[in-house]
Amino acid sequence: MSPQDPTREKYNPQAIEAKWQAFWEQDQSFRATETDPREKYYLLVMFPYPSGRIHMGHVRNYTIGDLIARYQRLRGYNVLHPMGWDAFGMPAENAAIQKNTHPRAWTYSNIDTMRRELQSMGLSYDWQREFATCNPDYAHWEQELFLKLYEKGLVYRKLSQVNWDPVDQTVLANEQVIDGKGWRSGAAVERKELSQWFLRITAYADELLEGLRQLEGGWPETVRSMQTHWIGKSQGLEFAFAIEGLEETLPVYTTRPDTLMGVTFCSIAAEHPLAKRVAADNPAAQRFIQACQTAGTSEEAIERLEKRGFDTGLQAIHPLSGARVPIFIANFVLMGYGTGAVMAVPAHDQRDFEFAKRYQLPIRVVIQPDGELLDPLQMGAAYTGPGRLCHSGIFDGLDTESAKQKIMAHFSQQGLGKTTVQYRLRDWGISRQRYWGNPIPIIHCPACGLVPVPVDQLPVPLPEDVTLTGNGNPLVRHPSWKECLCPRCGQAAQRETDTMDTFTESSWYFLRYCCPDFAAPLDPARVNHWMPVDQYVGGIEHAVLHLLYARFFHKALRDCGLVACDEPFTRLLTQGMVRKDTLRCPEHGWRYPEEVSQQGEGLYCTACAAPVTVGRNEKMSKSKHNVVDPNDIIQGYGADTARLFMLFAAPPEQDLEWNDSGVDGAWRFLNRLWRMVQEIAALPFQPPACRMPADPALRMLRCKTHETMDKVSRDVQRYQFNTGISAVMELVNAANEWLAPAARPDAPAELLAVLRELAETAVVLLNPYVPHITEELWRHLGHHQPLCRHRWPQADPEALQREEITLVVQINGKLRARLTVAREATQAAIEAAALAEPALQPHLAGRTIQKMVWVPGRLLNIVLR
RNA sequence: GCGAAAGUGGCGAAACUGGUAGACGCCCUGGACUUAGGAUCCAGUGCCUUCGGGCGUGGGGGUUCAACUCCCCCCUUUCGCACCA
Repeated sequence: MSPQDPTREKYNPQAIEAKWQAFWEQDQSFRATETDPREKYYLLVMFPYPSGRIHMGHVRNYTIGDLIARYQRLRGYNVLHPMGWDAFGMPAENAAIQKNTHPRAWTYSNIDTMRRELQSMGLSYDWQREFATCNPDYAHWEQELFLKLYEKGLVYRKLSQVNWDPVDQTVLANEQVIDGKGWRSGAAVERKELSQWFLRITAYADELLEGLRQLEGGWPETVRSMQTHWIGKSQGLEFAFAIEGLEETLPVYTTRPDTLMGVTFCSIAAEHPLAKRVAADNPAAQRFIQACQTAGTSEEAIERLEKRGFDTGLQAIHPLSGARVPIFIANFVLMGYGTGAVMAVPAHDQRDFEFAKRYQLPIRVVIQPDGELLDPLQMGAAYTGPGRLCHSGIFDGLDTESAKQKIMAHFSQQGLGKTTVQYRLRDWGISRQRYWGNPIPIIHCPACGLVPVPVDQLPVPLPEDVTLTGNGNPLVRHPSWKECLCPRCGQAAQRETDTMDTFTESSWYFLRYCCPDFAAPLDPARVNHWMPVDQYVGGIEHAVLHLLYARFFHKALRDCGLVACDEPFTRLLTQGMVRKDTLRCPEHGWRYPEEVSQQGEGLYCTACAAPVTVGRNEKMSKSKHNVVDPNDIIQGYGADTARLFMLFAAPPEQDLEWNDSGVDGAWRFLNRLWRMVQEIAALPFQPPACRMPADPALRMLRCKTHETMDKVSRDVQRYQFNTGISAVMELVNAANEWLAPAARPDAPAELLAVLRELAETAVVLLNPYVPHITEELWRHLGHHQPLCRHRWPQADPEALQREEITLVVQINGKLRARLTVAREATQAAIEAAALAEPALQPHLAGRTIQKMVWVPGRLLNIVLR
């Protein structure tokens, strides 16, 4: 190793990073324009909520996005890579109350901080397209879009049972209730009846489902399957039971019409109109219904919940047999699905089975599986599998599938019922009773009813002078804001005080990036230039929330003529979480690493000296005391080290385990790269090799250079960023032994040429990963054009040809020897060489060769008898 | 319960179409060079071994000349949904 040259610069990430960030900004290197003749590539990352500081999850998300954006730019695409802020939401209101400020001030101040933090990462955004969703003009155009959907009949208002979050004092959509708790507050959700605004996402249920098929290959299987289940399409029969002694009938929905003759009772939901009617003059029924409604909706509550029912005394009349069966109010029937009433077949439905057992109701087997005879008295559980029908009159002997078809056909022909499709998906409730959101632009007029605000009177602005108390909606309490005149009749009227769910803003922000300055919601020409998004990168937590809403909203806007494509996001990459070890003290709970001291093997709490246990690594969170502040890493090691570690430690879709010595490893590699390129740059100048050298060892080195181009290209293409880095590390390791010979005065020109080509290759290939250090080294190598405008290298096919290959000789599938042979060696020659190989002789002695399996370029397997 | 993904050294992970299991990095061990300041460089590093070799990709079977990879059964973990008729 040559001694350190004092004139040679040390790697100083802080200086380099500031310098190149300033250059890119001044050069407008990442500006994207529609007039650029190159093919477009739209790379989108999920915009952050401006909560205050960026966290490692953001760093990972945006590093991955930036790598792909920079790679595609080097490949010659006109890349749109925008960034903005998902800026409405409740934390701003809570913070405003606590800090006695205004949500707007708090939000914009956070945005300033976070923008600086993102800029310190060297992300290649087109910052001129930046916006926050709380900007008055974004809110304005969103209100206009809302009215367009209103005109299309995709918006409606209805009285409905809502999920009420008692902590956040607002309504939540079904998607926002997790385990019976508010997705944000974690408070147990209550049921409440309120007039609410809905977007008719169910009108697109089928298309949203169909579209998932189109996304096969581009979207992760998990996300597609989660959305499929969320939409929950099922096909079945809807028909009605007559009720003895009553005019009205009892409509039910079933996916198992084949079990129709096994019905022995009916069950209805507690909220069912018929239940209410029974309860009107029956206090016992009333008590039962109340008990049902107060039961929790949490997972454990449901699991523990016994099947319970209340006999209404009413009798339903079977449409085919005419048999009388009792009608129960049952605690497990959902009003929100199907008709809120079911036909009960205890022999073939587990819930009905449990219910029948409890209330000693008859069990009637009508499906017999092959090979065994079901006995209703012996059954321990319902039989839900396929089989042949019995006790079903004219349908006896049919298999389950054809019975379904026959029975549905029979019902249709006789006018008894119809084939219907049901979805689990509900319409999207967007009303929020909060201040820091976009007002719904509707006016309530006592004479005219609901009147949309005329487009020329938009926007409905949020009042700035509000008193936030955290209780109820400040817009309701504002002295004057809601008072207005009806645009239709001119009489005194009131504004809608609900604001829109913040998922509305994130449902079209990717369209607005295409034309952020347009004086209308969307400019179809520019939107259609960039859309669809070629690659979307974000967290899996939005699999059914944002990603379903946005797909719906996009399709609705398409039907308003504002965008042409059907699906907004062609490819989706969901990055894994960033995790870290947790430390726990029995006395003080979660501990930060600096609250723990090490003595020998043991870890002890600095507060109480109790032994601290190292828990398994979990998602970084403040509550678990296992967060690492990205700013500390960027200030200590530089953004390039942080980026390299994030990309190297795991493939993007997997969870990433934060590891301090792994960060050191990334730092060490960048230093090795720095020193190597410095040394090569200091050698007498030789243009980079473009021909094969005469020296065989140098031919191998040049081959390695070109193999690395190939490998990294393939790895980036298939989003295996970690192995791409490994490949460049190998190349740098391989170059090491040549640095000393190259520093000698008699070093051959072809060595200098090969090394220069190698250094340039390593630097270009790493540019999307670590953009600052590579720009700097590129300059050191004598280039005056910035690296971000260079072209991604392509391997020279001639250089890729290895002259000698090492192949493996196996005996009965076990590795016994390696042979190094010329690339063009024939099978016969290799077989002869293998049989002569000394290492093989003990294994071959005295045994006959049954056959030899020859895999060209790889191995020879000698199979002995 | 239903659906999806995953299980490989002390650790993070590689292995692309069935063809050298453990690339690359971390940790650790030895050595070189050293006063510089988060060092650097070289070598070793799956387990066992009588040094011939044997055993190894959650477990058990199978297909194949050859299995981390394909098939069957089972176990475990993570994520999502959850009385959806």
